[in-house]
Amino acid sequence: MNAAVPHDRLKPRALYEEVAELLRQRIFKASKGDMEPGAWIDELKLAAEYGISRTPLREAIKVLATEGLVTMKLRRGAYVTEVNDKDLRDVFHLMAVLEADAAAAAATLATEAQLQELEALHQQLEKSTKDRVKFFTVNEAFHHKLLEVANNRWRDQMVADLRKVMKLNRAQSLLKAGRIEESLAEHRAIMAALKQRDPATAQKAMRAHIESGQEAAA
Amino acid sequence: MNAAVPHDRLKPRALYEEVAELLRQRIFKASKGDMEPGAWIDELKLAAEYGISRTPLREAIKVLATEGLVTMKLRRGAYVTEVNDKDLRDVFHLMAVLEADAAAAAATLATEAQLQELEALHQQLEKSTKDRVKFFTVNEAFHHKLLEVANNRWRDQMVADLRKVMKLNRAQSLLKAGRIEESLAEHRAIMAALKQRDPATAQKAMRAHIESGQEAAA
DNA sequence: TTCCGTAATTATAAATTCAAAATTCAATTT
DNA sequence: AAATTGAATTTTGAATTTATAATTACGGAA
Repeated sequence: MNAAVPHDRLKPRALYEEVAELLRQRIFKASKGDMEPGAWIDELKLAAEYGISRTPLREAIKVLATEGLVTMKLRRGAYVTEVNDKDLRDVFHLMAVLEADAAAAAATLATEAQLQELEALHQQLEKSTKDRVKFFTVNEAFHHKLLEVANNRWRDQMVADLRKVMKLNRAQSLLKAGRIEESLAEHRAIMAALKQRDPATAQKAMRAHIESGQEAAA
Repeated sequence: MNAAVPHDRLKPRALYEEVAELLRQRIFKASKGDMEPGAWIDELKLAAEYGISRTPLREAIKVLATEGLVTMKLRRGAYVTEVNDKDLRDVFHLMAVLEADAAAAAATLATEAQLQELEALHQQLEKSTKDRVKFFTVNEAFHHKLLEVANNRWRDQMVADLRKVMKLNRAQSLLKAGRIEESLAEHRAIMAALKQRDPATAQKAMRAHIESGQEAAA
């Protein structure tokens, strides 16, 4: 196990951030007996596995803790956060509220150039109905762009954190039968409201979009 | 340098959490040249000052970083986050959105007993117009109770984080001339909507309340 | 046999030590 | 005199070591 290879020669990020990212991914696709929700996080084992000391590992764990991905018990160590159904509904709800708010903001704030960028992404989406993976990627890009246009870094941070928690539960929607067509129709409504610079409608459309995604995931 | 007083003998919380709290308070009431926005955080100096090692201090700093109170630069250390006017507006906006959403939720979710608790707090508020400090305290209790009734721990966490950032800027409203009367009137509207179990109205009223507080702070 | 207490083991939390990187200051060269 | 390079100092980041707390297991007594 020569995982003690010094990773990258040129590392722009601090080690504890790299480790935090590794742990996130590991938590997201947790397999049986390893990092599944509720599981205890073995610091020694992980440190050995990654070939690092416990210090950056613990720093990474604390970051995940404030993100809500792991829960720390005093003198008992860290555990992967368990997300029950109510939690998931709550998180989805907040996501809907925040993204809807972002849509409303974008409707008023977007420059013509930005509107065209969004339109371009939307067109890509329209052409990606055959390729689920592509659709998923472009969809993410669209939502990301919308947040960027809405221009509120604090909201961005919150949405990012919520997304991380949602990923804990692998109930990814969008990969269901008729969901892509449905999602596309909702996106059309959002895009239309944006182009008409109608904040209230954009907000409602986005809220409906997210909530409909929630149902698909359930 | 014998400020190295051993803190408390019985400490229920981890040291890094205690330190995080100390740092927060210190950041909030930063005096000239010490922990003011943009200031660099001297790990060695602080560790010596608190009589602890750098390890728990750095862990505390990382917690504050994910809360948004400090910003970390790779190999440059940590700096107290600078909150400019736009940031403050953005944070206030999110606060309004989240608390308004909580009010809407509370309007439907509140049990009769909880409504009475809220009403009791509101009555206390009505009687505290003479005492600014008391008014402030009861006001906080009311908002806290409302969030509790709205019953979404993720939203609670977000609001708490936003509050921390807002405190970075000492533009505390509520301590202005006619603001107390105004605030009280807004609270009446919120309370009325809650009692009528009218989510939409409660939401609008709360949103107006927070935004009006923002104006007072500006 | 069961319950309580103590000791041993195991794991976390903190401190200390070590290494690497960045900044600053000075010296030399153009 | 100014600019660039290099060395020294300062500070962050990581590893290792030490201490403390909690849990479990074992033994004795009721």
